[in-house]
Amino acid sequence: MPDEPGTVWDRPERGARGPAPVRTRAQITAVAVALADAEGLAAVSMRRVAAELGTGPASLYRYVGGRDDLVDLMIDAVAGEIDLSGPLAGDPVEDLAVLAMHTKDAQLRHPWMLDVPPEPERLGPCAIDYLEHGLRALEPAESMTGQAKMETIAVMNGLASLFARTELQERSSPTERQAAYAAHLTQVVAEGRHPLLAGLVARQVPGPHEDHQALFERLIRRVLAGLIG
Amino acid sequence: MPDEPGTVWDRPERGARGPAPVRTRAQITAVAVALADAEGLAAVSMRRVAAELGTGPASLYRYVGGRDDLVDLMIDAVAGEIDLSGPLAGDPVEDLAVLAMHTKDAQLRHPWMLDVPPEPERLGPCAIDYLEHGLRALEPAESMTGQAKMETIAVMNGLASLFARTELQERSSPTERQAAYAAHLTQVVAEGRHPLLAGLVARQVPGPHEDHQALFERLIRRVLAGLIG
DNA sequence: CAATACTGCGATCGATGTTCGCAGTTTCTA
DNA sequence: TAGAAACTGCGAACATCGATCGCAGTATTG
Repeated sequence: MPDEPGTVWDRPERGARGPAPVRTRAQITAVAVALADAEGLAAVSMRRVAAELGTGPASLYRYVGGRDDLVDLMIDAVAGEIDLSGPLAGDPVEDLAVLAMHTKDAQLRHPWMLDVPPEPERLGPCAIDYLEHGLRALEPAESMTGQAKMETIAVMNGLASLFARTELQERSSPTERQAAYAAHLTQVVAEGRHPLLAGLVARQVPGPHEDHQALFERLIRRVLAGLIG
Repeated sequence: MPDEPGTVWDRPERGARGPAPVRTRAQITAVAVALADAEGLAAVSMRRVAAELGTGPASLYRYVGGRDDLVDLMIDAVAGEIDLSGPLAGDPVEDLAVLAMHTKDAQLRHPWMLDVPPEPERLGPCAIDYLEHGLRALEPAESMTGQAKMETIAVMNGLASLFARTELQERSSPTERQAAYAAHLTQVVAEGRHPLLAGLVARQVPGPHEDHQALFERLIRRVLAGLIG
């Protein structure tokens, strides 16, 4: 693929002249997603993906403008996993809450999503459908401006990411780095300044925490109710 | 600096035996922050920072365990810029709203902060003070659990980042990539599916947008009010 | 049957984070 | 006071990354 065109989505999947490409974008995307699921986003290097496909790194550039494009494909693949077919109840808060939970679930399924730098506007086709769906859910809220609606959806997404992150972090055993920081925190707190923090650090371990699902549901409804109407 | 110890903050600034270090961590941090302010976080490479200090890359590793540690130092330097000296009003919503605005301002001053991968728990001394301050603001809310308080602060931070991002994005001219995606969006929307999105894209340009400050204030108060008490 | 436009890919470039090892310097110990 | 020990500065080098170039081979066009 040469240079000029803008996004991956503008580039044609194959040229009209030469031999048929051996691979598909969908194929490459699937491999990349699987790799990221298994070993994290950092493992998705051109070389690694190419090796997984049994070819050299340079070949991938026939399908994709670069690593960023590949990540865009991956993101939209995950966006496509989110089910938008369910009927809307007609209550913006309720409908957006459901959408938020689906979003969070997708991110739990693909933890590397949280490592994607959140530059906005990388909207592939599925992400566009997603956005439209969110706006449809917000249609009953006639008093809101378009900007307010977009911000509401953005906040909803941000909350989904936030909770996905804490849920994942708690689920997995901490990194060496995280452990070191935890140790450092307890040590600093032991010095006596930061009494409030001390109270929390002490009570950190016990209790299996409130059920995540329920907690997230309640919180997102509260926030959305505060933003809508 | 050898390997074993945990965080940067645990490592002593200098050893007790050899010659006095030529440079300071604070010095290095300042250079790195200035560089990131001017050219973005990606410009903060070991080589670049070293060059800015007039030395070789390897020298930096006497002061810092690696690039991650350097970023940790940078983050905490910014956290230290946030003014926590103002007296608390006693109203959690009000006090956290003020804190949120200070946080957002700091991120506007250092846009690269939004490019730092948001792994949690990288709390340097200033960040710890910040957290304690937030908890102090939440002290009147006696009905909240510790976990709920932490989540409230996390949400507050997330919103600050969210709005800082949109504000910065709007302020700066779009990247080539962003422009390409914007063009692609209008093109997709022109196909007719996505009527709601079409309505928004059409009205995108006009209007200098509502004053950011006011909008953010109102929104964060709403959200916080929904979460507290 | 050319001419054309494409595909696959080995070789390679420049940049990155990081490590090694050595020479020089300061402090501690006996 | 002498020597060992611990540290600092840093040139050289390694592994890995994204990306480009150019050539050989292949399908389509006219």
